[in-house]
Amino acid sequence: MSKVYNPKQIEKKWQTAWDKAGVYNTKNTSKAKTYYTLVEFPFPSGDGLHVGHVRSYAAMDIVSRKRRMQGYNVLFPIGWDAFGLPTENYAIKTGIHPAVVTKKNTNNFRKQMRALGLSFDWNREVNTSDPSYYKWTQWMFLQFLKKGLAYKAEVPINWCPKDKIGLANEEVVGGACERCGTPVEKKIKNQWMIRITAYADKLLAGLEKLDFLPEIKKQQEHWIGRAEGARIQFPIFGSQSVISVFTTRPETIFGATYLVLSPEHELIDILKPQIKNYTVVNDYCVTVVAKQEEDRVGSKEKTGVRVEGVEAVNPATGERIPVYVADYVLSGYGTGAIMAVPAHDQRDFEFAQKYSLPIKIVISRSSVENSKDVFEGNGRLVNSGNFSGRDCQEAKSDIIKKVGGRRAVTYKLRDWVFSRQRYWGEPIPVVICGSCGYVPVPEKDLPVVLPNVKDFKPRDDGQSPLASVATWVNVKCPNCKKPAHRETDVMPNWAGSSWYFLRYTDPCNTRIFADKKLLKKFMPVDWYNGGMEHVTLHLLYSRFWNQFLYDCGFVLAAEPYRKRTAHGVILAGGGVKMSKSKGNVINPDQIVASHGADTLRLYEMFMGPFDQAVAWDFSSIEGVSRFLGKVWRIHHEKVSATASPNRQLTVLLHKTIKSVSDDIESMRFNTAVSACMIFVNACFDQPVVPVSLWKKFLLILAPFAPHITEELWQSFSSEKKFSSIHTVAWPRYNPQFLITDSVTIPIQINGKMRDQVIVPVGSSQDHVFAVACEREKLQPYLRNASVRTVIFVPDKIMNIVL
RNA sequence: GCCCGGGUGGCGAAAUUGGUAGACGCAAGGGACUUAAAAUCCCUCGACCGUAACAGGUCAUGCCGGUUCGAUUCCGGCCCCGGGCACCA
Repeated sequence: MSKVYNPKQIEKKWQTAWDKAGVYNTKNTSKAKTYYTLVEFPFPSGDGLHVGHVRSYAAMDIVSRKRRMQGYNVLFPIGWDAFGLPTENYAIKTGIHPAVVTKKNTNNFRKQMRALGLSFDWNREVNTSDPSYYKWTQWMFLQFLKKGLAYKAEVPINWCPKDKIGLANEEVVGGACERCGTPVEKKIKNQWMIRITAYADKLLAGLEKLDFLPEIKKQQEHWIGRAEGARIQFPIFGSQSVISVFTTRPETIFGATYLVLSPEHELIDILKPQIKNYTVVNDYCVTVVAKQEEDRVGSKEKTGVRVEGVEAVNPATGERIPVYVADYVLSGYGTGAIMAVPAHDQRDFEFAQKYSLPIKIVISRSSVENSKDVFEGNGRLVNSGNFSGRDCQEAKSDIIKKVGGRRAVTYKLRDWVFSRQRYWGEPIPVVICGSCGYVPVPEKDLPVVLPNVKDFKPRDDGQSPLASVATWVNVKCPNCKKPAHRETDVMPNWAGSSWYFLRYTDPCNTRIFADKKLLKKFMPVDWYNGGMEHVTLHLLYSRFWNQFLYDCGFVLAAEPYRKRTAHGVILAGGGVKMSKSKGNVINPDQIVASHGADTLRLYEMFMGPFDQAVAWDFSSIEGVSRFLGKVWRIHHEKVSATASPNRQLTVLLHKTIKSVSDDIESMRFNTAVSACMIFVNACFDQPVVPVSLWKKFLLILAPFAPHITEELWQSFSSEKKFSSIHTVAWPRYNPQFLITDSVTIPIQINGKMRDQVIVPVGSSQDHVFAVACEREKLQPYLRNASVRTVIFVPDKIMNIVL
């Protein structure tokens, strides 16, 4: 055995040995308690694995390894979120088929992950672009269709003119395409939609019981955006039509001095004959609607025009009030129309000032504030007819009743645009028939396999390249057998990732997406870690998808994830984002080659708090590398079977076992590593280290540094049959060793630490005080002074107040 | 603008229900070993005052104030950085 730690000589060897022995394989039939640890499966990009992946994967690998050692039957799977635009764009550029690129990239990712010693069960690998997988994604789409949750609608979509693709709201960042940065345009398209809004309440309510980080819950709540208020109808004077508004402040209706319609509002066309300045209004609407998304966000100055010839009646006051169209009212939220209460809403106030509209105060301020501010708070009603004098919150219900409104709830969450006019995705399994309309592909005919094409470029008419594959497109209607054609839209890449955690439980099943027995055994996921960037999209979609399958009776748990945590991003040196264009991306392969996988893993755990952003620092890697070198040396130079037990070291070991055990559970990996370092430093100072202590230490280090600990562990074994350290029981600490018989108590004088005394554990205040009074160091303070009080916390601290 | 995080030595950071601020690691400086270097080992390492050297003292956890015997920790107000949402009625 080498005297010097050389990871290259050991890491490959043990990776192969673990594989051969199936150390990390999950057992479907085991009677042991199960534990399901999940990491977000990667999109297999050509760039390979990123050090950011390693942070999350290594952390959950540590948790998984600890659970295995604790006796659990652990499911820790991995796969590939393989559909998606980057691969398709690469295909367009190079002409290489996305499936070929995907194959190459997944091979690379797999190799990289194995080199890191991640304990995935490779028998359960899934790939969303594999027909045997997406068969079930398509099947689930048909279930949505069956339940009326998938539907087709003419919707204004966010259109990226460069990628020639419709984007979901979630894929638009600051008015630009999330992928290429091109400003998006609005385009009306016939799209498949999924009615996620039907689950808004369930998604919100379900959060309560889940062990998600508070900030994750907050973000989801915010995204769902539930708002309680009322719908109130304002009759149009001299017309049958009404304008329905949604408001969260119905109690301010006496102050509603005008109404505003969004530029897309349907009433503008309906009321056309009545509108005196229709051309002006219409022109305004057309310009605003055509304007790009980016112009509609931000605190831009509000614009609008009055709809002349149309007046609404305020149902509370009976007064006639003007109607405007304005760009500050959104068509997609509430009813697309508002009652404007300029005295008590900042936006309405700004608009009213600009267009000289009346501002009527209906809530009196409780305190004297700057009168220039719009008062958006609560208080006593004024100028509100019979309601004047009452508390606005208390009167709310009565006011809604009086004006004939009804309580209503509105969400910010929108339905999910599920169509993509692209190639590299799951074909939507629908046939369009001239006589039968949209006909689902019969389940027995699934999967609808993505045909092989040569030209991946989206067509200029905005259709998917699939539309050009005549032999694939033209089919008989499954219903009436007349000539028909296939839907050529494909699904967004959020589809396959919305249920992958279910497939892992039973990845090879051809009868159903997963057997119920296995779902029952493994689901829900016990601990899911991933990036904060997926908290509103993937995490919400997959919760919805699972809840839907639950309502259909296909899965047994409504919520897919019991616990969700998130890791901080890894930045390049200097705290800037890693990006290819800046050339500051760190490839894990290079660290594995120079320092070994164990060092890389340990470094990423040690570099800072797990949930916070941290900057890469090459020189700090040396620290953990040296630490492992010390472990190696102690093992070979100091560990001895004949060394007598050392009380001090034993106590420290048990302390270390406790802190490492606890720290893993709360993801304080950085302090776990530092606890290991403290123990190793202590061993290093000893002439000999008893083997019994050392073995226990190797066990707690094993999840962090699986290769070196395996190598050292095997040196104790004389058996021929390989028995991995990673299958040995997790050591327990003995609380007896954590109790010491004496304790150091800091003595403070007036709150400042002046001295320390060593006393037996449990010493009384009197005893500690007596000892303190003897101390020479304290004499200058205690002499010529009278003690006012003594604060004493047993075994902790004494503060003498003079 | 709103909602989350965060701000501690030269740097990454510890401090688990208010109780010794800076564990652990990096960098730096000094020394040992070496023909030399690397590697390794030992020592020093918040700032300032002080001392021949010890000792000792003062100030320090973004800023201002409060509660407390005692505050990095709790409360109020502000500044800065990161993330999310953004005219959501």
